[in-house]
Amino acid sequence: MNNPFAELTPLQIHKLYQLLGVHIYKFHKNQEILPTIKNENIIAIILEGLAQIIHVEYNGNIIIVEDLIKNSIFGTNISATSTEEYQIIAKQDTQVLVIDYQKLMYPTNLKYSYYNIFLKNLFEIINLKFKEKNERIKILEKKQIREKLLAYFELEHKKSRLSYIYLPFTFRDLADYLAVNRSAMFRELKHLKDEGFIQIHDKKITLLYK
Amino acid sequence: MNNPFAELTPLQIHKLYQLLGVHIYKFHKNQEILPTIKNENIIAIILEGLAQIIHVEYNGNIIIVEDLIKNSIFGTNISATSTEEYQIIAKQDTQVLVIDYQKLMYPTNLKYSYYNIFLKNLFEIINLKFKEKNERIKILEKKQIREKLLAYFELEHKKSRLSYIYLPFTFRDLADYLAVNRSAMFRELKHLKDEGFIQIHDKKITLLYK
DNA sequence: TAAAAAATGGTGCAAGTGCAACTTGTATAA
DNA sequence: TTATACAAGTTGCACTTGCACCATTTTTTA
Repeated sequence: MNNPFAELTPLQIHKLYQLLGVHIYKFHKNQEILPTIKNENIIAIILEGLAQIIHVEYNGNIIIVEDLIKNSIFGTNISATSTEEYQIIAKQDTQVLVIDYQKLMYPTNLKYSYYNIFLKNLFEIINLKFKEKNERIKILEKKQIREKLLAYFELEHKKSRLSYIYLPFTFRDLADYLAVNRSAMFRELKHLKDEGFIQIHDKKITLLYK
Repeated sequence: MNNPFAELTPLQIHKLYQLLGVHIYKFHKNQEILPTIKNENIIAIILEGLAQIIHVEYNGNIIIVEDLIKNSIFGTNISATSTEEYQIIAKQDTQVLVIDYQKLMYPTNLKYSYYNIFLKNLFEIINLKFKEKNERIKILEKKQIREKLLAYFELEHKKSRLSYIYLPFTFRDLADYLAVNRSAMFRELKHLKDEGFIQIHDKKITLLYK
């Protein structure tokens, strides 16, 4: 369940668009998405294409904060993109649906069943994202790299019940996710390896203590 | 807007309770809330009283993660409380409404207007909490205490548009919020003071660069 | 296919941080 | 009121980390 339009017919979606006065914008590959309305209170949905929320650090380093695929939602509240250091870049030709948050919350909307279905869908998606944010906070709260790594392992282990983890991204991405220096993270991984806690083969990390 | 029952009559609330098959639990002061259902997927609302989500660290230190007042919502997705290290403690005699998440998401609920109103209310509250989480993540992502402090100042400044910040909690709490060691944070605050960036009088921090 | 870019793996060093320990001040409770 | 607990403020020290820089391998792009 990650489709905000689940359980809605094309006709209902059309009516929903009208009710909420949505706008659809098109962007070319590598174009910045929605730079002009950064400070407005909106919720947006990727209708077609791919995009990335990136963070440009003062030294020019670029961090990928989130990948946006079809049906991904983002916006002022949902992603901390309301500042200059964050950009959303289309990775392909991309269509974005933009909803004004005030209009979305307009009380009389409740009369329309398609609106209620839509809001329930959004609710579920946001809840899921909320859980992910909480997981990350729990990791970021740890003060040391070793603790962060172990917290990450613990989390993945709890999800999969397996004693190994296939990294769904690169080690560099992992370092960004844990918000630590990449080489320092490698050093700590090596220590964990040397101390017999883990094994590493490419992107497979085996937890020997589980 | 932080009342999940806004725009609902007592009769509608009663019907809502029946529809969702809610349970109401009562807890005494200092009693742990919901220890038995920690691993179930629920959303809960404080109907009366006060409570705190606390984090018990392995060394016995206790960190207050969140204060829960009347109408606060919490739960499996909404607060990372699904593990042993987290507890919710009643600070007064407290009544808690518990909703099974599956039941909350049951599709036929959509037939009932009071349900749709309720879900819209929840949606708004969660969105607000989401924003707060994102703000915190943005701070926790910074690698150094100085950066975290400046990010925190920046955020508060953007909210209030003032060149000073009244801490809404103790310096100890601030250190927990930034997830850094308290004395190390003090050291850094002193450096910022010595370098003329800020002034500190009790809980008032003046930003001299704004 | 060749060239460029990015990921992986590693090291030395300086700077930053956590931690323990202590003092002083200020609420809170007996 | 006194005792107790907690917050504020400080310091030395050991350990951790970020950073710059390197070599090598893998992936992507032209």
